[in-house]
Amino acid sequence: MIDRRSDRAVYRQLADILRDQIAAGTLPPGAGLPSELRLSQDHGIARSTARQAIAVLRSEGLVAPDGRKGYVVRHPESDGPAIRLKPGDTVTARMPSPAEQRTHDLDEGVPLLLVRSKDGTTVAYSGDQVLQVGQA
Amino acid sequence: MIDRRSDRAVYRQLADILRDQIAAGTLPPGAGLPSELRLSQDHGIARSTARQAIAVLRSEGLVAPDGRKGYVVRHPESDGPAIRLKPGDTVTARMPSPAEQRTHDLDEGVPLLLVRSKDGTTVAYSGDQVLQVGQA
DNA sequence: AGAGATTTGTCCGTATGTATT
DNA sequence: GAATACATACGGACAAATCTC
Repeated sequence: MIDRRSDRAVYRQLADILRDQIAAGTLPPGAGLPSELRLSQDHGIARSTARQAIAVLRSEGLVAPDGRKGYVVRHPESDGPAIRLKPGDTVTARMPSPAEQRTHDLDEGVPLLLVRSKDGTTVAYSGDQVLQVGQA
Repeated sequence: MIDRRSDRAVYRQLADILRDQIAAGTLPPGAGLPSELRLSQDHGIARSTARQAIAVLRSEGLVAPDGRKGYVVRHPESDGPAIRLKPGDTVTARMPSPAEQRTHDLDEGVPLLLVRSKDGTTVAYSGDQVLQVGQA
């Protein structure tokens, strides 16, 4: 329930509620979120506030627009086969620029994995990818 | 300049402008951003729209609240010494939950690097950390 | 100490556009 | 056409923290 007297912002409280439902499996991957209007009515808040809550979950990579209508819970699945890392490779992560988001076809809230080889070249992968250190 | 007739949303246009200034060094790391009010006046837009633009840059990890007042351009520096990866380790990245954000003391827009060892244990690092595959 | 200005954080209501159903 | 749903933009309002004088 939303507590108006709480110190925690209303939109954060709603984000917490939905995040918990996703973690608990009440909202499993692929499931649709209630619409912004529905959420605002159910919780007695403004639609713009419900929207703020969804924005939080989007930035966390937990939900994504359905393309057709509404939002769906993202699959945390790893993407495709593992990428092999070579000795001396270094790995970091950061959020993509809009251009990188396009070229790598990333959902919002999905970071970029940057692999730099010994020769100085850097290759970027979706954060959903799995990088694996070559078995000894 | 903001182009009202453009297809690109106004807040995205402003985010583009600021992002370019950061990339060009006009807004170097550590520099303060103009206030929301200032941005809204300078570009003839609502404060809430200017705020949306800043939210974009925050989610990209380019700027962070100053703690005191206003926003500053983040230092893209890598954090501390490199972490060694062992053979068989796998690496993925995702955005942290609010709890993880707290425990790892992450700025907004900074992803989490997840390293899973062969024995199944997973350790999380800031996306600013550098992971390195042990030299052969 | 105190007053005032600045700045961000939050919330609301409204309106319009576009796409889908 | 109508209803639904998200995307964008504006405006106003108040609180809380901080800075300045």
